[in-house]
Order: sequence, then C-alpha cells, then structure tokens
Amino acid sequence: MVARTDHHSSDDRAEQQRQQRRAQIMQAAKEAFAALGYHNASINEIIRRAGIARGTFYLYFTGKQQVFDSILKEAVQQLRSRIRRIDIEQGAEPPQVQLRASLVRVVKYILGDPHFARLVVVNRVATDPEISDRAEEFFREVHEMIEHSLQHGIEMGMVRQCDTNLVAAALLGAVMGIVQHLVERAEPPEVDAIVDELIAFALRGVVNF
Amino acid sequence: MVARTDHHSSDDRAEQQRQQRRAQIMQAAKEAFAALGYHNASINEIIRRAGIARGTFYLYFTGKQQVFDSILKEAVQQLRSRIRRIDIEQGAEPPQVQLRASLVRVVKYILGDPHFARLVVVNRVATDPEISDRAEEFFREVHEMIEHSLQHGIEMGMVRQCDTNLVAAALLGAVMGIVQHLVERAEPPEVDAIVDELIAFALRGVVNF
Amino acid sequence: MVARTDHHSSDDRAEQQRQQRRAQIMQAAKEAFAALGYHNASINEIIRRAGIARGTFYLYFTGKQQVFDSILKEAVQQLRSRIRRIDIEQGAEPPQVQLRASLVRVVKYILGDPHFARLVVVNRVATDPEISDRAEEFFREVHEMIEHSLQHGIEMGMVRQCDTNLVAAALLGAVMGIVQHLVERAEPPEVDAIVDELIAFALRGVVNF
Amino acid sequence: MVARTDHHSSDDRAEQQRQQRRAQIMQAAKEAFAALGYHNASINEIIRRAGIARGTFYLYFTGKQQVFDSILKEAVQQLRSRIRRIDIEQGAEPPQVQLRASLVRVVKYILGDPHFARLVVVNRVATDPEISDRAEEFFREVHEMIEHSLQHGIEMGMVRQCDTNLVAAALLGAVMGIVQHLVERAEPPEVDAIVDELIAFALRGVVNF
DNA sequence: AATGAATGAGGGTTCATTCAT
DNA sequence: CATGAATGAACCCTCATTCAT
Repeated sequence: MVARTDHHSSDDRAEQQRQQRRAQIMQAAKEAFAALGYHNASINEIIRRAGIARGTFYLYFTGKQQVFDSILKEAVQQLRSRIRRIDIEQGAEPPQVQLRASLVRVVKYILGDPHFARLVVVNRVATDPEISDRAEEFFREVHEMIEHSLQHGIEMGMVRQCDTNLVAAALLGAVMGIVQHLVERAEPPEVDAIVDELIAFALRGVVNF
Repeated sequence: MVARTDHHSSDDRAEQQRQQRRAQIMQAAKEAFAALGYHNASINEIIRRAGIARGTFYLYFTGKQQVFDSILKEAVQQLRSRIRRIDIEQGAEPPQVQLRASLVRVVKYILGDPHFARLVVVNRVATDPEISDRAEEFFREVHEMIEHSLQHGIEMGMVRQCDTNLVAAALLGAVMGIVQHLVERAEPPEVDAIVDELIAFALRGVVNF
Repeated sequence: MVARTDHHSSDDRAEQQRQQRRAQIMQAAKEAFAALGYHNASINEIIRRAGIARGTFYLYFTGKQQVFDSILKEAVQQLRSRIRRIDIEQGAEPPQVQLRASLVRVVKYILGDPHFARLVVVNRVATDPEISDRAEEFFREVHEMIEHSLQHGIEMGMVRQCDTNLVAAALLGAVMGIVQHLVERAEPPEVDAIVDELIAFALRGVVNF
Repeated sequence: MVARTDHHSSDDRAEQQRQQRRAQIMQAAKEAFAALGYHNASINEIIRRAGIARGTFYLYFTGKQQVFDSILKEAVQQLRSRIRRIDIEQGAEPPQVQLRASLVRVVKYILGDPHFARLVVVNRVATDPEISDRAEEFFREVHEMIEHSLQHGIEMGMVRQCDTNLVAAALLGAVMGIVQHLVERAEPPEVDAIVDELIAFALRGVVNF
C-alpha cells in the first residue's frame, strides 16, 4: 500500500478529469448547436470543435441527443437558479423590487450566450419531438409560478380580476418576446432599462391614464 | 360565338387537377412537418401521407425545402389577410373594436390548424438556419405594424410614453404566448373571451387600480 | 368508297408524316447527345428540343438507346456511302486520286457536324457497353477495306512488305487522329490541304529522303 | 538517439494501411469502370468489388468523380514516366532506338491493363463533359512532344517539310490506332515486332520504293 | 482512456418508361 | 396519334454509431 498525503484519491482526480472532459465536449457541442442548429450540427462538427476523437465522444455521452439534453438541462438549471419566488413576508423587499431582480438576472444570463439562447429559449427546441421535453417542463414551471403569483396578487387586491392562466401565458410570452427581440439585435442592450420597461408594461399595459 | 357556360376547357380542368394535387401534397407535408419537425419529416413520410409515388412529389415541388417554403408562404398570407390596419378616420369603428376583430380572426385561423401552428408560430421555424427566413420576415412585419400603432397612439395621447420598440416586442410576445398556450391545450377555447382577456392585459396590465 | 385522284394513299401520306416526325426527333436527340453526352442527355432534354410530349417519343422509338442506335446507324451509312473501294481497272483514275476523293468526302462530312462527330467518331461511343456495337462494326469494316487495299498494293509491288493488319490499324488511327484534331479546333480547316498532308504521311512517312 | 531500424511508428503503419485501402478501392473502381463504363459503374458496384461498406468508400474519396480522376491521374503519370524525350547529344543512343524504347514501354504498360486502357486510352474519357479533362491534357502534352520532335527533325534535315501540327496528330492517332487494335485482340502480342512495324510505318509510310 | 476506420440504414433526388385520357 | 401525369427503381451521398486496436 502506498502512503498518500494529498486529500484526493486517484479516483477523485480521475473523476475530476472526467468532468473536465465532459464540460469541454458540452461546450464544443453548445457552440456547434448554436451555430448550426440541432440537426446540422454533426458529431463530426462537435468533435472537431472539441479536438477529440470520434470514439471519445461516445465515452462521455450516449449520443447526440444526450449531449443536447445535458446542455438543455444545464441551461434550465441556470435559468431556474436565477428566479426567486417573491417573498411577501414582512421585512422582505417590495415584491416589485424582487421581481425586477429576478428578471435582470435571467435576461443577463440569456444575453450572455445569445446564439445558444436563440436555439434553446426562443426557438423552443421541441421543433423536434425526439428531443426531451425538459424545456417544456421549465416553461410550464415558470408559467405556474407566474400564475400563482397572480392569484396571490388577486387575493391581496393588488392584481385585478382576470383569467390567471391566460394572463400568465401572456406575461411569459411578453418576456420571451422581449428576450427574442434583444437576442436578435446586435448592440448590447441596457438590461436595467429594458426590465423597467417590461415591468411597466406588465403592470399597467399601454394605456395612458 | 360558341356558348360555353357550363364547359371548362380541358386545359382548365387539367390546371385545376394540378392545383388539387399540389394542395394535397402540401397538406400531407404540413401534417408531416407538424408531427415530426422539418428534418424528421422525410420525403418518404410525406408521400406516404399523400398516397403518391416518390417521383410524383418532384413533379410539383423541386424538393423538401420548396414545399416547406410554400406552406409557410401560404400561412403567412393567410395571417396577413386577417390583420387590418386600424382605421382612425371619423366614422370608423373604435380602434379597440377593430383591433379585437383582427385578433379574433388571427387566433381563430391559427387554432384551426394547431399542429402546423405549433411548428411555425410557436416553435419558430428558424431553429434551422437552412430554412428560409420567411417566418422571420412575417414577424418583423407584424412587429412594425404594432410599433407604428403604438407611436400613433402616443401622438394622440392614448398610449403612455414608452419604448415603442420594446413594448411592441412584448405585445407580440404576449400574443404568441397565448397562442402557444391555447395550442397546447386539448379543449377548444372560446376565442372571444380569450381575445378580450388579451386586450385587457395589453391595455391595462395586471394592476388593480 | 371515296374517289381519290392523288397518287399517294392516305397510308403513304401518314407514313411520310411518320418519317418526318421520326427525323425531327432524331435531330433533336442528336443535338442533345452532342451537347451533353449520351448519359446526360435525358429524354426530357430530347423532347424539349423536339417540341413533343413525353409519350410521343415512345411512339417512334422504344427508348433512349434505340434512338441513339438509329442516329449511329445513319451516321455509319453516311460515312460508308462516302468511301469507295479503289478501282484498279484500266481506265480508272489513279488510286491515289480515288483515295484522296474518298478521304475528302469523309472528312467534310464529319466536320459538317463536329459536335456529334466528337461523340460518335472520336470518343468511340462504346465507352458504354450498353450501347450497340454498330460503331465497332463500322470501324472493323473500314479496317478490312484498308487491309485489303494494302495486300493488293503489296501484290502489285506498290506497297512495301508489312504486317497489313497492324499497318491498317495505324492508318485508320492516323485518320482518326487528324479528324479529332480538326474537330477540336475552332477554325474551319482547309480540307484539301489536310487530306494531302495525310496522304503524304501515309505513303511516305516523315523521313526526308 | 534511439535505434529504430526495424520498427515503424504506428502512424507509419496506419498511413501504410490507409494507402493500401485506397489502392484496393481504386483497383476495384478501375475494374468496374473498365467493365461497365463510367456512368454504369455505380458506387454499389465499386464497393461490391472492393468488399467494403458504402460509407468506407467515402472515407477515401469524395465521390465517384474523384476516384475516377485519381485513377486517370495515376495512369497518366505511369504513361508519362514511360516516355523519354529524345536525347540528341553526341554519345546518346540513336534517336530511333530511343523512340523505340519509349514506345515499347508505353505499349507494354497499356497492354498490361487492357480493360482500363480501353476505357481511358481508346475510348477517350471525355465522352462525358462532366468528367475532368485530365486525359485531354495528357494527349495534348504528348502531341506537343511529337510536334517539337518533328520540328527539330526538320531543322536537322532528317524529317521532310510538313505541317507538323497535322502530322503530329496523325502520328499520335497511328499509335492509338495500333494500341486499340491490340487491346481488342485476345492473344498476347509481341510488342517488339509491333513497335518496329509502327516505327517503320511512321518513318517511311507504306510506299514501296 | 483514447482512437479513428468501418459500418449501413436512411436520406433526398433523378429519370426512363408506362398508360389513361 | 398525341399527351403528360404518374410511377418506382436506382442513383449518390451523409452521418450517428460501433469496435478492434
């Protein structure tokens, strides 16, 4: 038996290397998908960008679909982690401020990788039923969060009576519409101003009172 | 001069048959695309659904992309024809009524072909860079219509000051969000109620005054 | 029964029309083959050039190969008709003059349709075994004519002792070489001077005595 | 420094295997083209003869045309390498002997692969405009070599005055004529005797002096 | 663990030919 | 006779995946 002073077993180090490799492939795949779309991004293209051999890819992923799913899963996690449920307990920041913060985080994340965002968030991946419904789940989840917030707002008298289901869809759509719009513009946008505009629209609509 | 009120020339009949065939193929392709996505809808699948032979397809379309483009083009025309610019001359109906009518027509059309709507409207076609940008054009056009309306509204004092570009994106997104939501629901929706809700949201937001 | 004054029965007239149609198709096919090669000249291309419908083609020919064969057959006949066996009876023109006349006729005919000549005569059709061996037959026949002439010349002491079989091949090759050369040049050649040069070469070779 | 006289690096071995595979496919393709002609030799046929899978073919060649081009290119190189410019410096062998040697080498090479010779040399490839003009180039090159030799011979008084361009074409044609003749005969020919006959014809023609 | 040569199902497309009108 | 819509076998090629090294 060999004495070992370092804290990581060789298994750990190997595992770490494995994770790095995996991340490297995912990054390459992400770029390929972003540049070419899911179908046109061939395994060839992915391994070329990753600088690995054909077979190596299959040591880390079972196939093209899995690597896509993994990317998607990560993106959804990133998005989710940036959204906080609005805390209405006393002493918490005003709801509007909390909402604003979440939106700013989400929009900033998306704009940080606009090409891939375009693929995953705007053109909902599911063009292709073979791909997992993870994105759908995410959107459904966000939809529910919005709907619950609306219901709560109604109960508290802050939100007018409405079909919360529909209005949640409209709100989510409005956000996506703005995201898409930003993603398609070349110039880097001022996220704060945009989020303010979005919130104003969501709260008060377009009418001039 | 020969009376010929109840006879079509054989050329006419042939042309008519040609158009029918074309429509039949387009319908089959539409279903295939809606069910499988652009890439996974093989020519095989399309001709199987159309009940025609391999070569026949190519008598009517130069290839897969052209049939897709044709479908898209038609859909865009259909949508366009259902949207009327709001007439603000005296004697015209109130803007809100006109807007409502356009929206009802559009939503009804889309819901009339939900599978295809899912492909073109919800999962924006452009997932795949090789596919034409016709849909993009359409959305850009609608965006501009909305933006102009907003600007006009601001000038007339009916719409509050805002970044019309962004708000137009949000409005379009809200419509799309609702459409997507409806398309994904099984039950047939009451279009009028929905449109009312959408307009209320767009005009007044969610705040209870 | 109908009285008829003209000399041709309606069958004759029909037959004549049939022949015209046939010739028209053959001409169109010839142009197509010359321009595109046998394989690339599609039936589509032929009927387009002939200005007839798809099915009509098959009323006159059993298929693509047959029309090619017919064209070839005619060309071979044309060539054959321009070659006369050398008459060595007393009172006939000198053999060299007779030979010269045949060559002039042949070369002029070939140069009259250079593109097709290139296909049929220069690039011996048989690149493709599916096509008839008519051209081969023709060349074999000419070869034999040349060989017989050489044997006769040897017997008469006018031609030196040689392997008549081989020399016939060389002679035929020399003619084809010159024809090919002419066909590939743009400018219209002076056939008489060329034929003189060819004969001089064939008779005396290149050595300066 | 490490002694490594009997070890090939694995890269070398891999490269060697690659070259072998390539050669194997080229050989199979050569046979297919020779037997069926360019168009009728399908990829199917080629891989069947090579005993490889469909995709493997495309690992070594970009397509049918490239494999054909490669075959042609090699053949042209082989032919070219067998032709030596005639050395007229003092001490060199007599021109006639040098010429004879080149011809013997060329004819032997061609007869060593008669089927392919038939395709490339006899039925000049270019039946089909889509195929490369490599063969044309080769023939043009040889033509020029012959023409220069003739011009030189005239200057030296060894060759009679003539249209060197035309006579070069005739000479090349004579060679091709003989090659074709030999290729079409079953029995193996005596190359030396044939070449002697060819040279005699080229130099002195057929006349008996 | 890494490699990359090999695989072959499946893709889109062409085109000679047939046959009902 | 003439038509041209319809056919489907056959084509070339791509690419996700496997496996011996």
